[in-house]
Amino acid sequence: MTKPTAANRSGQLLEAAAVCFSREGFDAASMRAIADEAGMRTASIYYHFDSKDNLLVAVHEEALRRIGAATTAALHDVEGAWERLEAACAAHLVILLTEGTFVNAVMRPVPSKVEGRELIFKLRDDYESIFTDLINALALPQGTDRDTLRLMLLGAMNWTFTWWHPKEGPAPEALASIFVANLRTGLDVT
Amino acid sequence: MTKPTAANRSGQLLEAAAVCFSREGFDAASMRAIADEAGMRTASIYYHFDSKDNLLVAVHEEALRRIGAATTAALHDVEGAWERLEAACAAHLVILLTEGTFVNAVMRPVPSKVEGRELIFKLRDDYESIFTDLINALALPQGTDRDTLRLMLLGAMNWTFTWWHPKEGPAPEALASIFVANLRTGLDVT
DNA sequence: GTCTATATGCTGATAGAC
DNA sequence: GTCTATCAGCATATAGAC
Repeated sequence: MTKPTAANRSGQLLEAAAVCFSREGFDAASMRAIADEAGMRTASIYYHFDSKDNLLVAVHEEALRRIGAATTAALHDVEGAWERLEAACAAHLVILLTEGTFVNAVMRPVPSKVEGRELIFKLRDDYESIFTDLINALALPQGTDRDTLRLMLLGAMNWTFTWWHPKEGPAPEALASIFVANLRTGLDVT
Repeated sequence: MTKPTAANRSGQLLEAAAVCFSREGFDAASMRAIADEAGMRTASIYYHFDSKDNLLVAVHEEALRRIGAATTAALHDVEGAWERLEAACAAHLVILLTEGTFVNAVMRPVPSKVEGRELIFKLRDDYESIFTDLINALALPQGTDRDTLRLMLLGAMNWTFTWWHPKEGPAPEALASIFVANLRTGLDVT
């Protein structure tokens, strides 16, 4: 028997916020809708979180903690610099596309007026440093712009949620494989 | 002397809406703010457009018309399938990143509740068919997934507005060159 | 075509009982 | 910790004068 605790309910609330943010976007998601989703009243939210902006920051913290842990775990025991990059991409896409709501709420433009924007960007940068390291480990042609390569790959991945559907096209792992293979091997046959 | 006409003012209004949508996002941009930006009163907007949703659709129509024209024009006289792809990418990124407001307002997740979502997606698809054609013209290794390639490249490009800054990193044209070269040549030197 | 004035409803947030 | 009740403000949109 798990008795409901304050931490418990905060977690449920966070989950509810993630659902609403990912479904409607931050601005369109109302505190009422979040409260409904969590099965409580609007006012009760403010016992757990100071403001809506605060809630968005908390969702980012949790989402980036989760995806960071998943991506790091996926690297365990994988050898070869390109294979490790692919494994990280697969983990990133799996969690973004199929364990949807949480990470999904976060991989989109940050509303321009929220308090805590800076912190949100810092959290993202910290997560993305995993990819910086993986790309630094690659042997690349002299003069390759590794920063642009990272941003290109992350961009391709983060945009997938606008077009990917579970029923058609490649699964997340296959997508990662294709993205990395395209970059690794090159496509010009002329 | 150009006398203000209805069409004139509708255009100004559209421009104002694009500015506000790209600055704050659709949901956070108020009709008041748009009216301010256009130098008129809120109620006057409704003479030109039926609703806020309608205004978003109109902004998409104009933005995709512009970027479609720019990208097509950029292909004039360019030869070589890869060179043509790069030229289109350069045009796409130039207009997205430096002629900002209009296209910028459009290259982001579509709010889930707007009337006219279907039309917006159709407008996007029509524009992206330029890239479908360019990629179909490439000689690629057998078995290459051309759809995923297109979506990968467009994703990498469309995500740039979240990180690109005019003062640091590659210019839009250089970015296009790097993106396409990475895919064309491949990066594995082992 | 643009204005003033206003309708109606929803927003994030607070006060205070339990 | 969660509730009921409520605030003040802003949202989109409309009516009708000019």
